[in-house]
Amino acid sequence: MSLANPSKGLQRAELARRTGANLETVRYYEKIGLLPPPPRTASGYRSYDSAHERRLGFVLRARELGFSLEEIRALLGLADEQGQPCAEASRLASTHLADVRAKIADLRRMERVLKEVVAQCGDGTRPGCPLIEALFREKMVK
Amino acid sequence: MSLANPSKGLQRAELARRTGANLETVRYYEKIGLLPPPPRTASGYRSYDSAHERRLGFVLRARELGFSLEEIRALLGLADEQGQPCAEASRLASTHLADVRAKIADLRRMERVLKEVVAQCGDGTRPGCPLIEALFREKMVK
DNA sequence: TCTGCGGTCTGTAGCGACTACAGAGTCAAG
DNA sequence: CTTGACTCTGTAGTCGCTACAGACCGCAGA
Repeated sequence: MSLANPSKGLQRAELARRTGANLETVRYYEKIGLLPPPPRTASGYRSYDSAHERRLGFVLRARELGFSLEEIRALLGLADEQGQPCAEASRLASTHLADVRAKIADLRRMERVLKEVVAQCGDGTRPGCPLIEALFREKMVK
Repeated sequence: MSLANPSKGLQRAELARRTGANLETVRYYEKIGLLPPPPRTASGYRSYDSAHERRLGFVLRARELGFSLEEIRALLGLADEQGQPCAEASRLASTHLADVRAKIADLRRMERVLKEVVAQCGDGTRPGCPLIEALFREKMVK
């Protein structure tokens, strides 16, 4: 088992372990161009350094905020630029924030209706199942 | 254009139009067994009746509540049963409600962090971009 | 030195829930 | 009889992974 070797670069599993990424995800991100292809050992093993670790960390943290991989690609592009990328980054984040809020609103509508039907099923005083009958009958949301 | 013909059954496009489903989705739901295969005309066209319309409506309304197709399949199974499916339906809905609430909680965490970084980018008093630097630096959520 | 076990490599298929297309057939109006 | 809109089938593409299969590689123990 070759563990952390600071002078010789990290193997894929070690990079995954350090960042918390799934092993296969590392390769996937390279394939779609989110991570640069690392140098290889003589026998073809990938050899990562701390710059890769930093970049992969960036991707994973952006993902935690719900950014799509295309948005993350754009953010990485901004991070690589000189100049003042803040306006564009802020625009990206604002758009994404609006998406997140829209999703929350959708889910809240679902939550409200589900809570109602569960409550109606709970009391069990009706003949049929209120949930099933409501699904046959009504538009549920909005 | 063959429109609504109550005696002869609905074509696929008319069923889609009435229920609001996408044309291809109708065929997809049949393929995966959510809708029963309708009878065909001599030339092979699907011919739907009001029972199909009712069932497709059920599926679409359940989908609006965020149920997965497997959950919807289970709900349809319960709807087809005799007996008292309400306990099981209520269990399904409660589980799904918990999922929805968990998603809302995730999204709210994202919303909170995004709001913060957008605000920091907005004032523009820092040298680098606060969003990009935060993504390189910190665990964003939780 | 041999053997075995774990790592790594590649390409590919599968997930869920559609959506879109190509290429062929059908039907009705003008 | 032609034209255009509909339908049919099967298949591929979407997103973001995840999980194989089958082949190498590298190191420790016997």
